[in-house]
Amino acid sequence: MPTLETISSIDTAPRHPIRLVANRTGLTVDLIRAWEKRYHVVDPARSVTKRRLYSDYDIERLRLIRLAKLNGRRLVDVAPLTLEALRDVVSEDSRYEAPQEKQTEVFRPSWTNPLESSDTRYDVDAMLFAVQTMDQHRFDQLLQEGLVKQSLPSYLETVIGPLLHQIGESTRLGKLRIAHEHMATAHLRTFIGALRFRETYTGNEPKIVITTPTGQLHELGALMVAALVSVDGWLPVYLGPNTPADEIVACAMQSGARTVSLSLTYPADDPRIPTELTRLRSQLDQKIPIFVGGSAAAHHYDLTNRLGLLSPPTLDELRHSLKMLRQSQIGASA
Amino acid sequence: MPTLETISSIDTAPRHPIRLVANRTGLTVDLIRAWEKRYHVVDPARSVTKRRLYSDYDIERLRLIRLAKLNGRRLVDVAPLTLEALRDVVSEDSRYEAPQEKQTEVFRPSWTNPLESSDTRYDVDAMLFAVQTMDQHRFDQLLQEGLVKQSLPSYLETVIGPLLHQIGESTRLGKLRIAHEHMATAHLRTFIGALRFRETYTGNEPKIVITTPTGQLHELGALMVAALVSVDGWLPVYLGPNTPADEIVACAMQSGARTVSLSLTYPADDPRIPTELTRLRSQLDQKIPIFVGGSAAAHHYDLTNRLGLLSPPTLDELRHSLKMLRQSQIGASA
DNA sequence: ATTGTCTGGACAAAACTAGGACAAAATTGT
DNA sequence: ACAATTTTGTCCTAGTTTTGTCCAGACAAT
Repeated sequence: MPTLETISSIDTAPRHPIRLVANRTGLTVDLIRAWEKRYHVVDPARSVTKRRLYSDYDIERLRLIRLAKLNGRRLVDVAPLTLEALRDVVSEDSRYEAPQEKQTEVFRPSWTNPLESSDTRYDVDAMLFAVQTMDQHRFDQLLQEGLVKQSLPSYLETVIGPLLHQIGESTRLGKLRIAHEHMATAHLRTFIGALRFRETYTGNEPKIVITTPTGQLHELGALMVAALVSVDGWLPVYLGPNTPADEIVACAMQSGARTVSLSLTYPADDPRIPTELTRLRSQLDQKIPIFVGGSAAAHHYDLTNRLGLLSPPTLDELRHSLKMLRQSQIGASA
Repeated sequence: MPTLETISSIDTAPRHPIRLVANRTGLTVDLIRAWEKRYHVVDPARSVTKRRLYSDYDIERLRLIRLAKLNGRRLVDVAPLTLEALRDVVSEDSRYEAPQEKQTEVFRPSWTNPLESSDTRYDVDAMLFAVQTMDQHRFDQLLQEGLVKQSLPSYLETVIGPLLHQIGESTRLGKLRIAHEHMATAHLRTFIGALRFRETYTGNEPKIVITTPTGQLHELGALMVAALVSVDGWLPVYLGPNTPADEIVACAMQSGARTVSLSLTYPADDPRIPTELTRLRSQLDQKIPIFVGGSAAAHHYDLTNRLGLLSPPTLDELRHSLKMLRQSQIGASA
C-alpha cells in the first residue's frame, strides 16, 4: 500500500544545528534561544561541545508555536503544550481567521496565459474516458492533476467548462449512459464544491449570492462561479440550484450581498425564466447588479438587456466586471 | 484521538488574551475594553499581572453582541443579556422580516432521540443557528469541529442525520426560509461529499452503487451512506440523485458492484417508487442485495419485504449488514 | 583566522492597562 | 427640520509587562 506518512512519525533524533532550525521555522537564532531560556519552549539535546541539536520534532513544535503566536496566543500559554495539543490549538485558531502569512503566489501562473488548447483538450478527453470506464479514481486523479497545472480561473475556463459541455453532448448523443453522466456530475459536484474552500476568508469580503432560478436544476455552472469569485476575494453565498426569486431577494438582503449571479443552462427556453428574472429585478434593490451567465443566457439576451441585467459572455469577463464593481464600492465597513 | 475534552458546552475557563479575542470576534482591542469599561459586557478574569483572560464563553458573547449591533441593537440593551437571550435576539433579528410573534424557543427541538446526548443536541442547535443567521463560516466551522469529536459513523448518525431532519422540519414550519435551507443543503452537499475522500483506497475494495431512484431528488442521505461505507472499506460508486432503475442496473454491471443502496426521503409516497424498485429488483442479478434506507423507507415496508430488499432501520445496522455481506462473499470467492 | 555558537545580561520595541478626551453617529426634544 | 443630547468608536497619555533584538567575551568549527 503506497502511503506517505506525515503525521504520526516524526523523527526525534537530534541532529539539526540552530541555524537550520531558524531557516526552517522563520524564527531568528536569538529568538529560539530566548524562548528556550525564558519558557523552555524546547529542550534541545547538546553536542559534546554544548552546541544545541534540534530534532524534527522540535522544529515542528517551533513552527506551530510561531503560528499560534500569529493568531494571538501568548507564549506562556502555548509553550508547555505537546505537539498534538499545539496542532489542535493552531487548527482551531486558523478556522477563525486567515493566517497572517499570505501564501506565496509562486505556483499561480497568470490566468491571462492559459495552457495550450491541445493540452487541455487531451486532458478533457482523458477525463471523458475515465468517466466512460467508470474509473472514479482515475477521474479524480486527472481532475487534481489538471488543477495544479494552472490557475484556478483558467482551469475552470479551459478544462472544467469544456468537460461539462462534452459530458452533456456525449450523453445526448448516446456515447455516455445516463449513469455515467450521473457519476461524473456527482463527482464534479464534490470536486468543484471544495474548490472555494481553498481560499481563506477574513470576514471582510463583499458577498455575492450565487444560485440558479426556479426550474434550472443544474448547479455546476453556478458552483464554478462560486469557486471563481472566491479567488478574487468575494465571499460566495451559494444557494444551490432552483431558488425562487423571492428567496434570492431575501437572502441578498439578509446577507447584505453586493450582487447576485445566476446561471442558466437547461432547459434554455423554460417559460419560468422570464417571470423569475423580472420578479427578481423588480424586488431587489436597484443598487444591486444582477449577473446572468451559463450556456442558456444567450437565449434571453433581449430580456436581460431590457431588465438591465449584466451577462458577461465568459468567466473572464465576469471576473473583470466584479473587479470594477468592487472598486466602485469601497465604502462602509462593519 | 489524542485528548477528548468536555468542550460540548462552552468552556468557561479563562485563558485567551485580548488579542486573540479581537481576532476571533472581529472587534478591535480598544473596543472590547471600552465595552467592558462602560457596560460590563464581559468581565474577564485577570492574570497575576492584571492582563485580561477571556473564556470561550466570553468570546461567544462578544461575537453575538457584535451581530446584534449589526442588526441595529443598542449596546445598552444587549449588554446585560445572557448568552441564550442573546442567541434569541440575534436569531429573531436575522429572520429579517419577521411578522411572526414570540417563537422565541425556536430551536429547542421537540424532536429528541434517547440515543442522542445533550452534547450533540447542543451542536445541532448551534448549527441551525448558524444557518438561520446565514453565517456560512460559522456553519462550516461547527461542522468541522463536530467531526473531530467523534468517529465518522457516529458523527453521521448523531449530528448530520438530526441536523438534516431539523433543517427539514424548521423549513416546513416556517422557522427557516427556503433560502436558508438551500444554503445549508448546498454547504452540506460539499461537506459530506468530501468526507469519503478522507479514506484511502487500494483498488481492492468491493464496490457499492449508491443513489436515489427516479423522482427522489434529495441526495444527502445517499451521500451520507457513501461516506459511511467508505470507512468500512467499501468503494462507493456514487451516482447522485434521481437515477432510473435501468441505469442503476447498467452501472452495477459495468462496475462489478457487489451491492446497491438506495435512499428514499421525499416525496415519500411517489408512485414511481414501487415501479422503479420492482424493475430494479427484477433486472438486477439476484445475487446482488439491494438496501433501501432513508426517512421514507418505512412507507414502503410491505413492498421492500415482498421484493426481498433489505431495509436496515439505522445507519449502524446498515454497516453491520454490509460487514456480514462482505465476510460471506470473501469466504465464497477465496 | 574567520565564522558561528554559547552564556548572560542589557536594552528597546511591542503589547497591555487605566483613565480620559474627542468626534462621528444615532437618538431625542422642540 | 434643526439643535441638543446621548451613544459609540477611536485615539491619547503614562506606566507596566512581555517579547524581540543586540552585545560582549569565551569557545568551537571549518
